[in-house]
Amino acid sequence: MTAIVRFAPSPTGKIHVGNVRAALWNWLFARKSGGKFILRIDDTDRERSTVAFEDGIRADLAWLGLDWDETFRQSARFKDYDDVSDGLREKGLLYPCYETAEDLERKRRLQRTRGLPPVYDRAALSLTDAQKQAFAAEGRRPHWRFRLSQAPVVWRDLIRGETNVDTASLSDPVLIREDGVYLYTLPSCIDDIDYRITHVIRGEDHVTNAAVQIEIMRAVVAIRGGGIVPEFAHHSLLIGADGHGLSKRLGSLSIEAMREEGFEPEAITSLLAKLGTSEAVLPQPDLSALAATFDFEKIGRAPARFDEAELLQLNAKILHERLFAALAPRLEALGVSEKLWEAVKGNVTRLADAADWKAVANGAIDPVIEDAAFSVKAAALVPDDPLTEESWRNFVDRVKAETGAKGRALFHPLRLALTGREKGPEMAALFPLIGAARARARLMGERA
RNA sequence: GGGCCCUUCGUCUAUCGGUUAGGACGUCAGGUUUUCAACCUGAAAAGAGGGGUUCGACUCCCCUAGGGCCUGCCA
Repeated sequence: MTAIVRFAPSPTGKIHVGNVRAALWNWLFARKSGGKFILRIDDTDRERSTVAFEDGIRADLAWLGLDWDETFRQSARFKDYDDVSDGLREKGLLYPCYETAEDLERKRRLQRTRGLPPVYDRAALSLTDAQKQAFAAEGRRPHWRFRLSQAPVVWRDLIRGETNVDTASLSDPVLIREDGVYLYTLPSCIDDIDYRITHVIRGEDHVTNAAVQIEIMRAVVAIRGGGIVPEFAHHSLLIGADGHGLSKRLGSLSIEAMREEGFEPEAITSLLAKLGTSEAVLPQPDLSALAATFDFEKIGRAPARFDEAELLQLNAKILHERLFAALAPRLEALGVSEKLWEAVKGNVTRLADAADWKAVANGAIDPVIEDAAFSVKAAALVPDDPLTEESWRNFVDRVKAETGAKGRALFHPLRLALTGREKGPEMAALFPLIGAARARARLMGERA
């Protein structure tokens, strides 16, 4: 079975970790089955959609390594949507409504205060032709609703198992706005049928939508004279480390922001691919290998916590094992040499941290002197350039002999004076990079 | 207000009526590094609460509590 899946962002904002988890799972499933991953841009709302957001989404996906086999914009398919809409009208499944947004809002409030579900009463269904003509004569334009079956829709969800949604408890969905703009529902259904989508993998915020869409898709299949209603897999949503929904702080969780903060794409994909599954989260540079392990059976049904601290730890672990060659362009941009990277990589959590160590190696830093007398003695014992790892051992032995300090009392003050920091990479590797002159100056308490 | 889903170590989860409740990440300890980090080894750590059903419940049922989502002329 080769799957055809799609990721369908709306270019009205940036994509964030939640979106990416869905995108990633679609991609992994497609790759595992040898199928197709389609990037569809849901831009039927020309007012809110921008090319800048669209470009950003493409850039984010590419950065993460999620390549698409095919891509298109819904704005290029209005003719198809019009055709299907006509078919729906002919079947009596799409009907015009003339209530204003305020009318509907008032009705809903009333129903709610009466303890009734705020479901559309289908008043427009009993409008006579004369009444419709009268509205039209007034210059009022209708919005269009799809007529639901009012029967239960049942499907076997690949994650949730048998799922049942009674459309009798749902409002007939508005498919076309008063201004003629298509809401995402109908175009999405038409595209899924026309592009032969086999599986729709998305968040559980869409489960009631799925029932509506299944009914619309059945109608689309009839109008198009062919096609299949895809299978559905609705996963639970991510929640924050605080146990609450992520929706409030989506801005800071945009992929763009994370890239700017220095997260590795591998950290994001490795975490999101396995978070909320029964498998261990491990660094996995190879997305194809990740795809091979994708399995709906391993996905849990409870909301999973996304914790940036966990992501940062994974990011650090990934960097600790990275060879210079794999990061050369980025490290060179930071002015970090291979020798320096190999010396400090075990101590970075973000790539940019390497630039801080570069300053320690050959920039100017303020030394921290705990015991001036000790430091002065040590300064006099710094060997001449060129320094090697052996130089550090010899130096330490001489300081030890001269001052009588040993263990932590010996190393801690030397590290503080030479690097200005409590902790850091192996001094033997750092010492030669700092150099004799700078080492002596720092031990004398001078900024160097 | 109504509907749907969820609740096992700090976190993600395994268990599909009988287990010393397992693993991973994190945490802590020890080792190593004549220091810290990194690294290696080990340890601690869990069935939301209350009722049932059953010889026996983490597992099945009900209630309570907590959480997520939906209930738009948003997606």
